[in-house]
Amino acid sequence: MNIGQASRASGVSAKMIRYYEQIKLIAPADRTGGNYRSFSDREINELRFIRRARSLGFSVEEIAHLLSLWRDRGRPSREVKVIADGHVRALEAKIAEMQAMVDTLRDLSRGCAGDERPDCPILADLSSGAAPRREPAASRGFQP
Amino acid sequence: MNIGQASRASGVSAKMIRYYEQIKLIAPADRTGGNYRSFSDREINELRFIRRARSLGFSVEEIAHLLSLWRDRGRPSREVKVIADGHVRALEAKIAEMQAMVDTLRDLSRGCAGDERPDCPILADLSSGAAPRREPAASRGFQP
DNA sequence: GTCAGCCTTCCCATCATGGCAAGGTCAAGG
DNA sequence: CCTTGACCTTGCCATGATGGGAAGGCTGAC
Repeated sequence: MNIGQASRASGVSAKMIRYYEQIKLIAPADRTGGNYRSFSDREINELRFIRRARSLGFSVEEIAHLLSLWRDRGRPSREVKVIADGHVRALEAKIAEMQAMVDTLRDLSRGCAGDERPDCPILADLSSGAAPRREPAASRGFQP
Repeated sequence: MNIGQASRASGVSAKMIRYYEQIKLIAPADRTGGNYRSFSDREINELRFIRRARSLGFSVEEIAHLLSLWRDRGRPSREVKVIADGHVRALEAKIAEMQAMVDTLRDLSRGCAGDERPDCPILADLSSGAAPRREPAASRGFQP
């Protein structure tokens, strides 16, 4: 299977397959005489694993760890669970942060007439210098 | 006020102030004889506005729009509301996406003994090629 | 043999942010 | 007047995962 077929079979873009190889998340694929990458079923399965893990929000770094556990027949399931639970906590923290933004914004928007007049509690809040406190690092800025 | 004082007064790092100037989110600051940037109270207020908007998750692009509305005394509040509501919808979409991940992961983790034995529904799910369907672009991958 | 459709590598961009380095400026104190 | 330390300047690099595109090589079908 060349990279295009592997991409279709795994749902991972060819671009990302090359990237995963480059960052050593997967082993360098075999090459054909024409220098084309060649993928076995085993590698397709790894790509599918990666794809599924990415769709659950795991970082590439976490996936590297998960892959190594997956390959280790003697792994303790504890280690897998630790990674998953840690990720769940991280997700929940982000969710809470975003939910707080939503709550604030809905509040402000509720008070905004949304017509031709210029008065607007949203702009009022932004210009009020609200919450100029030193916030815990995790709540500064935003990664969409 | 030089950039350090402006940073402390606004809560925006000096680095980011320079960046915002570079990408033209704010006008180039005046310079002193020694080529130091010099900020007026008006500019400090803009920086505070930006900081607050960032803390609510608005992108720099959205903030550029919000700033222009803020400066426009004749703005229709409708335009502000459109931006805020659009952002709320985007946040809610991300939240829903992440919540789905959390739900799946909690489910899988619940079934994982988390002990020395290798059996693990989390790995089983990942290797199952679960959900290899062509998903709507928004749900592929993840931006933490 | 030709041509379309693959593949290869390499470079660039995203978005907001931090870090580091080399060098210029300024103010206080000796 | 000179030193010193704290500040400022610009510039480059890195992040994380992904897409886009260019220039050129390979393959398979006609």
